[in-house]
Order: sequence, then structure tokens, then C-alpha cells
Amino acid sequence: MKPIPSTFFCRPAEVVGPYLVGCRLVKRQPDGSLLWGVIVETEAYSQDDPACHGYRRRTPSNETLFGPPGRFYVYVSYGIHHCVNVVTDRDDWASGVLLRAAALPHEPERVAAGPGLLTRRFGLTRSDDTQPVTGEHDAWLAPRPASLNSPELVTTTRIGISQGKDLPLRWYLRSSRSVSRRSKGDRLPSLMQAWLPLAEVAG
DNA sequence: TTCACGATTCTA
DNA sequence: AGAATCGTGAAG
Repeated sequence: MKPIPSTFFCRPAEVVGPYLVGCRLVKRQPDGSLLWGVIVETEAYSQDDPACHGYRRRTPSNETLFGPPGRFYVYVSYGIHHCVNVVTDRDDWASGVLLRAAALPHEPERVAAGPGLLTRRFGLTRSDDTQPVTGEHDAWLAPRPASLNSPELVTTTRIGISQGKDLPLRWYLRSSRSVSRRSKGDRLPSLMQAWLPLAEVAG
């Protein structure tokens, strides 16, 4: 459960994105217990990409994305949901990795299957925006357990955007049932129930 | 001040 | 397939 060091995030979003699949999102609850899940799906966004929030202008709401790497960037989507990114690369360059889905032990497999559901389950809101992901805050990221090394990654296109929709900047764990939306033709073998062992093993 | 549009989710 | 729902950025 030790945090990933900040240097890990000082790389392009398209490098950090796939590495983050299999890592854990951890949050310390008010009662002191730890809530955690395995990240099973991510997407990368960079300033030179029309779909990126930092593509057009630096504003108060996307300011965090332009700031130093290793922080949470939380924004409001459709006025209803929150979505969480991890800021990557370098200062003054807007880029980040969107955390799209996670698998939680002993919980319904779809409870965090989507960026809005993930933030809902972990209780992340705009008040977590700008907070470090490296352990100084009540939420942080932990490395992928050795038992989950070299996860079978699917590389595919991003979801819910109109521009840059053909770029291969989404990654997910093929064996997970907690992925928000699978790529066309990628079916999970019916007998495989990897989501539960995944959470167990990672614990 | 107004208007159109989502890095979504749920329901039919 | 379509609605719900409202923060945000660009236009006026």
C-alpha cells in the first residue's frame, strides 16, 4: 500500500497510462480503514490532443492539468459526475491519465466500472483536485503487486469523445469484468471470473 | 448574461 | 436509442 513516488508521473501520459493498469487506488476512510481497488482501465490525454481539457486554454477549472505531475485533477462531467485524472509529464504542459475503472475486493464487479462510478465509490470530488497522489493526501496510488505483473493489456481507442477518437490511448485489463466498455470483438471467456481472484490476489 | 456542449450514466 | 442535468467556456 506504499505510494508510487512522484518521479513515476514525470513521463508522458501515454507512457504512464498503461503502467497504471494493475496499480491500486487507495483511500483512507474517516474511520481509519483503507478502501482500495485495482485500476483496470485508463486513458491518456495531452495538451496537443484536441480531446484534452488543456488543449484550448488554461483556465481556473483545468489549471491543475497544467501544474506539476503527481496530483489529482478532478473535474465535473455533464454537471453530474466527477472524473479523476492523475497529472503527468511536466509543469506547464497539460497532460494526465484518466482513471476509468477499478475492481474492488468483495464488492460488485461493476461498482466502479466507469469514471463517474469510480469517483463516486471512492468519494472523490472537486475538493480532491490539486491534491498529491503520492501519499500526503488521504487518497493515493500504490504500485502494481508483483503477482499482477505484465497484465494482459488491451490497447484501444478512448470513449465518449468526439475529437481524437481514433487514437489508441485507452488501456484495460482483458481479464477484468470491471472494465467500463470492452473494445469491439473482445469477449471475456464465459467461464472466466477473473475479477474476483484479481482483487483477492492483489490484497 | 446567454447558449451550446460534454473525458457520463441509467433506462427503455 | 434517449433523457437527465448543470458546470464551463465562448460568444454577444
